[in-house]
Amino acid sequence: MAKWVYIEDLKKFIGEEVEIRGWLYNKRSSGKVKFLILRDGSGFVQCVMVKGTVSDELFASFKELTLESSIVLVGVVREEKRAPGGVEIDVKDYKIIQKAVDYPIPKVREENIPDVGVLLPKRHLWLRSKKQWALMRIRDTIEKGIEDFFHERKFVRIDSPILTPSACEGTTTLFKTDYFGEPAYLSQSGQLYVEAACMAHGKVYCFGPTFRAEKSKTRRHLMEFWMVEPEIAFYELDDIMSLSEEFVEYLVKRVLEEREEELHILGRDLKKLEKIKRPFARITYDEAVKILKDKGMEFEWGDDFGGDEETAISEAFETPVIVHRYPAKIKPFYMKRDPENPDVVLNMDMLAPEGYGEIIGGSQREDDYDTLLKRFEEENLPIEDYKWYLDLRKYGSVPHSGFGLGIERTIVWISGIRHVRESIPFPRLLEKIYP
RNA sequence: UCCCCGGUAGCUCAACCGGUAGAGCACCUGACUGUUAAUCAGGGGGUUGGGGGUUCGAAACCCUCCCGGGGAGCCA
Repeated sequence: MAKWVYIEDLKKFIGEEVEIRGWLYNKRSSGKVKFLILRDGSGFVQCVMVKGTVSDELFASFKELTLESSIVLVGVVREEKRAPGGVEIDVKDYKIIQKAVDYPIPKVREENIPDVGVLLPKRHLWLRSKKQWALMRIRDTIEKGIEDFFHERKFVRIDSPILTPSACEGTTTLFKTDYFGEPAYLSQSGQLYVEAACMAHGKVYCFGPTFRAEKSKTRRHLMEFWMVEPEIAFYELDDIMSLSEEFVEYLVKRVLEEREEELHILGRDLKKLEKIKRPFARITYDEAVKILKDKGMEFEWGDDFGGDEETAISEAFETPVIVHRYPAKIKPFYMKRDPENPDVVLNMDMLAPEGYGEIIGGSQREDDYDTLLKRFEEENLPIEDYKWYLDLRKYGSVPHSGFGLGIERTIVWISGIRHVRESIPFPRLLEKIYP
């Protein structure tokens, strides 16, 4: 009985007979030599079958093999310099578990991969293709990297609720549900809850899905996306700017270390990622506006940056760039005003290089009860809903700060892909929830 | 909510001024003892998104509806 092994471990079994359990990814033939490319989830391997080395019956059955049929194959592992993974398998025998007929995503060349309108409804099958396989593994590494980064620094993970009684950001983009006759909303951010938790644990973070019913149909938007939000008591703006730099540098390094093959499959320029080292560029909003004006772009102080502006700013740097101290008018109520200039707040956005746009938004929070109450009144927010949040400023309030990193946009940037919908297993897009 | 682009073979796209539908890939058949997006030869495959209109003649022009994509606003 041959031992069942995974393709990623084949190098340890050179010269041995092994069993591979997987699917037929591709096949090629050259007369008396047949090639089967198998995938088993852990990788891809080419299996070779030469006429005369297997039974004529098995050799002839090659032409019956269809793409994505499930298969159990037995063969001998051989070192092969010509093979991408360094090993090949000489086929002894194989058995079809289930024959796939007319697999809906055809084997295609680069220049005519189907349109997303064709691929998205087949997302459950599209996940099997090489690039999507690579992307999900990069996502996995980033998610593990997030957990490791914070736990290595003694943070406590606090899971924020998904069903919430009120909005954190604007109210136009909430998914409304019925909660025993009362309205409840799917969470847009765990921030308010981690603010409470950091007063209990000091250093905390939450990591989970967030939901925004924005009518946005662009390659940067998902209705459901994952966000990691650290929040730290006694941290001020400079402290979270430093933490965010350390964090992003760490995630890029992890992906470079653990997913080089996957980045290669995606055709990512590794040199660009290797430049992601601290210190990152740090500029004020004022300085960012100057960059735009120097480039001849029309921009009014007080406006928020759009996609074009973000791209123009990030193009000026090879590392990510932090822009801090935005006009208070365009930022939410919980951000603390800069004591040295009340027109701006102590916030920070991090823009990824190469025009990939904003990946982090964070701030020092308003920690003074009276000031925060005044802000609630100015914004016409329902104080009843936020009584608990105001309590945090009544019972041992301290300076505290945090930020949120959207992991899909981070994956898009690190992987060098174009669209967020490929960065999540089953994307929820505007008016699209299948499969 | 608004703006722009598109819909032709299973997929990606052609089709000149409006003249009667074509290629690559996929698929099927055959050839090939080292292919890496294999290659070579042959074959099948179309109510040109729906409806209406203009015209001797519409994939093309006009109206309308449907579907898809991108972007603005908003944001991660």
